[in-house]
Amino acid sequence: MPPAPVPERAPRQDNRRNALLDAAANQFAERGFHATSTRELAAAVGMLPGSIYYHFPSKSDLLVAVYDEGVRRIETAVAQAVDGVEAPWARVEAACTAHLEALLDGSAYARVVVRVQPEDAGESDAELIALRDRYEALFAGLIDDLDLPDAEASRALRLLLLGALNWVQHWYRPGRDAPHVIVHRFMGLLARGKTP
Amino acid sequence: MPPAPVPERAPRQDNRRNALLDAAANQFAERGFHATSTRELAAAVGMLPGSIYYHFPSKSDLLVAVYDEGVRRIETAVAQAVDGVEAPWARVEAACTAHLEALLDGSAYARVVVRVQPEDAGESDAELIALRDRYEALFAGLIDDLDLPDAEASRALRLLLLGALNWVQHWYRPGRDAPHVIVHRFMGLLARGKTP
DNA sequence: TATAAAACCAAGCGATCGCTTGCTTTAGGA
DNA sequence: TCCTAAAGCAAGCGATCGCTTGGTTTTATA
Repeated sequence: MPPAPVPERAPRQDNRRNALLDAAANQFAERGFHATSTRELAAAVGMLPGSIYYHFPSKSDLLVAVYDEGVRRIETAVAQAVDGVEAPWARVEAACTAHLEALLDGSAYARVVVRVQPEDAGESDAELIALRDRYEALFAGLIDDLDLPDAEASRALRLLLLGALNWVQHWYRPGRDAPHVIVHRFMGLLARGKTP
Repeated sequence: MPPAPVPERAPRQDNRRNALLDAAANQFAERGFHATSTRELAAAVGMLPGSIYYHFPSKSDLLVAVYDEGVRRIETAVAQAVDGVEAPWARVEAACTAHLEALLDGSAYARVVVRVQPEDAGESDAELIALRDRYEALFAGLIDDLDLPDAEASRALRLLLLGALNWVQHWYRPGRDAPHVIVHRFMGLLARGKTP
């Protein structure tokens, strides 16, 4: 997917593509895709509605771009958090904390990945699913290193953790427990390494 | 909340309010609230768009009615599943299975409760939140009976389980594992009753 | 400084949205 | 059987939707 109208020389300094992307990430994260209009997006960056289509061919493509950046940021945050940590369970806990911080304190981009359903992108839904799968594969690698009894247990733990973490946005209140506290409580509920 | 136009005598036999409610549950569950138009809803029950407003004052009120029925069905399913089961952990597992079956195999009403965000209902969002809280209180009671070390652990387990269960709809494939298998795997990952 | 592309404006297109109004058909209680 | 209310039709309102088109301004490069 090339940057919209295939610039044949360097983009200008006053290019507001990123500002537009930021506004879209915020609106999509807070109000959802369908509830956000292109006129609202344009107004948020001080632009006329039609000007959006210089940067993106459609509203759906704008969502894909936000989604892509969101996955990229979560991946980076998790990779950084895990780097240097040795013990497998500690690595998973660090990854969970980074994942949750990206969703809650982090940018709106990450929230879009969790909130917006891929089918909202219309015919581009496969792209969003592929992006999400790519990230989950990274997460699955960390869990495989735990050496659980079998592959089914690894898969179940991945789905349990990611599900619980992604759902936090529905009940999280900023004043209360910090992400790392929440994650630590969750990890404390798990049976680590026992074969029952 | 009285049945829309306050009928002063019994409703007629050919009343299609329920058919309309069913159609709304299906569309809201599969495509989301904003992506569903009143014309589509009317077409699904062989009715003209304007006729919807004889039964419901607004599209949002239609969502509230579906949501209310959804919560009611999940509550009933969980209460039935738990009835007769004695052991606290077995009761929680039975409740989780009933919850998941209601979301996956069950009616579309239950799926709406998990999929649609309360804020989509506009000014009626508080009603949806109250309904969701009412159900979670029922679930919390089952977890309190586990006699976990402290209240924080109980709360964490409730949020962990409900989050993981509600997220299942994003990766569930009907041919694969049945709900009770998924729940059993999740429960197998937990440290039951240990104080670490 | 001339020029070509980048970036955006101005205006509006056709389609669809939730919803209203006025009228007609139908069923149930007396 | 008659009458009233329930239920729905027919038609369209104003608003908003995503998006297009043609022209204008601005910046970087040569």
